[in-house]
Amino acid sequence: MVGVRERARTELTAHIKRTARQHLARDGASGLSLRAVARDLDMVSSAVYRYFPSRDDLLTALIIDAYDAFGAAAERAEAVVDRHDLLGRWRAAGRAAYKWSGSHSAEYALIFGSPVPGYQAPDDTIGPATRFTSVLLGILVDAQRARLQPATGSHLDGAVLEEMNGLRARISVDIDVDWLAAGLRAWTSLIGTISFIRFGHLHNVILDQDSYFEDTLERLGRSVLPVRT
Amino acid sequence: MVGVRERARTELTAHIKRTARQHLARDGASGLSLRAVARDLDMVSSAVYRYFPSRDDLLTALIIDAYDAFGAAAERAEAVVDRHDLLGRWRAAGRAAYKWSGSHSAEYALIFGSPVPGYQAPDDTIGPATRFTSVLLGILVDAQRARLQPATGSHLDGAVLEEMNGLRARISVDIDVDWLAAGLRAWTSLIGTISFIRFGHLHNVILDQDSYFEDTLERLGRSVLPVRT
DNA sequence: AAAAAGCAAGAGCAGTGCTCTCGTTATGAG
DNA sequence: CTCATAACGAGAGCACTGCTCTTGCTTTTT
Repeated sequence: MVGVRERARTELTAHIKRTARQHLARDGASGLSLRAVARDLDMVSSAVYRYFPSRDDLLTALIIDAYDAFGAAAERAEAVVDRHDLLGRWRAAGRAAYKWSGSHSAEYALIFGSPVPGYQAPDDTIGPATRFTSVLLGILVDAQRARLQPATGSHLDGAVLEEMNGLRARISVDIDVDWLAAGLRAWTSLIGTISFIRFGHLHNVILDQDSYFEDTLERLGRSVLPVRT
Repeated sequence: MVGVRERARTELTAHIKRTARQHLARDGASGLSLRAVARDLDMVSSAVYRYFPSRDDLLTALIIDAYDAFGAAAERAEAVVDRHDLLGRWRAAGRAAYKWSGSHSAEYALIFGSPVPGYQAPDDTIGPATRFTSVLLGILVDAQRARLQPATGSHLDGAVLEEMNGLRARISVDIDVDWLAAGLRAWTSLIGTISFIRFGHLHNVILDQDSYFEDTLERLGRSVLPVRT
């Protein structure tokens, strides 16, 4: 039997996070006030501390949720594309990431913006954090299964080759290091482009930013996934 | 004649900024306290307000200085390379950016991290902000003057082509749109890679991050600047 | 020499994160 | 069913923050 107290606890925890997300969207991470959240909920601030031991813990919970939602959005978009259309799957995942970063800009900044100094990401975050990259990894694995060759540039040399071998062993996925390196570069460029746009670094540089992203996404995809011959 | 008061003002302003930079490095942007800075300077907090009308104005001054120092570091490194060694100039600028981001991580996060919501970058920032990109632009212009062809991928299509034409007109630099687009992509990927490393997104992914950056820098350079034949 | 402007200092206000104590209420063992 | 335990909400309080205002003093300007 589920106690009435336990039930209330999970509901209130979710309620607090929901309200905190609204405050986050309006005031940003630095402006997130536990007291203000408590006021919105008609609670006293000390009561919130029963659910989150500190403001940073509340933020951590929001970060985890953000990673999760970000990855889930990409998963949903990528899942409906024909499995053999690798470039289409890349497009879908990239577009989902871009769209999500626009509709959840504060949460995007939370996970891809500047880290808070002195703040050590707890282990709970690494699970949800890999959700998006797993989608990309899936595309690469399928590309390799289709016996394609990665459209990467020159081959890997000593230090980076070792690095990629180590990474492959760590994630224990059966993928060629060339694919892995190409995917890593594409992932970095993808998030880099999205961040540049969302953080305003292309303000007054690129006017139609949606089109620019679409073009970049297409180029990145083609630079990794070879066109079927 | 320069008044004793005016002189004291510029000196104290610099002193405040210097102290604030130390606090920034230790506590980050959100932890930068005007009162704490004042305490370090044996001043009372209200006295600091004579020099910076608000905490955000202090931060803005630090942002401008950071942009300036970041660009200056790249300028210095790039200036000593043989003008005809285009790839070497790209390497020098990129390495300087990477090194600076490591030795001034808090300031790097200030300019390339998440923007503060509700904070509008004043016009004073756009001057120093273009200092780094001007270095890259100089390399591209020289590459074009040497009658090289950009090692870009497919040609630009409608929307992005227009965008690049507009951008070229806005910065009023005589450069081909193909070079411009290739440079923009390289710039985005460069900063994206540095941010990924410095913000910890490659933690447990890439162990020898210096080598990884060096490899990425080389690949980016070769993807833009054609090897001399 | 007098008026104006710049300056440091202090008090004060509203807000913050966080801790502690105090009654109250649900939970679970005997 | 009883009762100790643990979780809970409320409130007071501490040290801190950004920022404003007033008060004397000093430099600059008229």
